Amino acid sequence: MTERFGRDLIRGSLDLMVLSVLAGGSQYGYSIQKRIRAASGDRVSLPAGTLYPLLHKLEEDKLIRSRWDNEGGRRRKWYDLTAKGKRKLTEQAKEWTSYAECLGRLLGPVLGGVEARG
Amino acid sequence: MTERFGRDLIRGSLDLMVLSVLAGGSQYGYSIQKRIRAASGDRVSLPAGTLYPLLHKLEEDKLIRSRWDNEGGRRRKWYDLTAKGKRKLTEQAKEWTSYAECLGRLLGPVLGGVEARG
DNA sequence: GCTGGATATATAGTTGACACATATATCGCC
DNA sequence: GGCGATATATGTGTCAACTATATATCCAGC
Repeated sequence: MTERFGRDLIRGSLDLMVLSVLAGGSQYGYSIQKRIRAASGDRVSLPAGTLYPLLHKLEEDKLIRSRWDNEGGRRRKWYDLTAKGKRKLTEQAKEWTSYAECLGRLLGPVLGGVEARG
Repeated sequence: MTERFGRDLIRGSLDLMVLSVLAGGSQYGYSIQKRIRAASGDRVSLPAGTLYPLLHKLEEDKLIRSRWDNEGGRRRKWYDLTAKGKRKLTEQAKEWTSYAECLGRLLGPVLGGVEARG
């Protein structure tokens, strides 16, 4: 059980995942990785080679900002949401929810009674 | 309102959408395109250059089968789910639902009270 | 009977988000 | 002082999906 989600399934919501983790407060790359992993029950595990370039892109787009800090005795790059990032997060979260509902309707008949009484 | 969903959001669920449309019975390419468009309230509109190669791939994978037919006085290529396709559809639908729940939990705090009373 | 738009299918070529492989450096443990 | 976990970085590859283009039929308007 609990296999990994397919790559293409996840694709398109990685930004959203990272931004939503940062909505809870400052995080550094490695901790974001672990949080997403934990929050998904080990089913989403984004590799470092995916995460760090993504963080760089988000920062370039001014959705997050970074600062190097030695908090905890170790040099880490801490990230925070900017105001723009918060707006983006809300927007993307709504879009995703909307898409999920949309696809859910399409799948309704397929899943049969399973979901009907949710 | 009702803008198109981002490309990357949709990515990874196109197979699923096509298969779920075919779960309702025989369809040909163009009708699948229109159905998905309608079912999504014009928010998912897959171009012909995406749909037809996708259908070829699904057929190659034995998830669907095709036959040319002149029903309605016009030559069209009709598609049907195979038994394998039905299994795949169920499996992918469950995976998608599971992923949606997973991401939903992550987004819960972000969306705040908005969804709470949905 | 011709022109244009909707219907209907097909494919070569391009794009870009994400993964893989690899590199670097620090920390704690034995 | 070596090894595994922590921590960040980047060049290259992959492949799903898009763009552009081609072909052919049907029907409405002229």
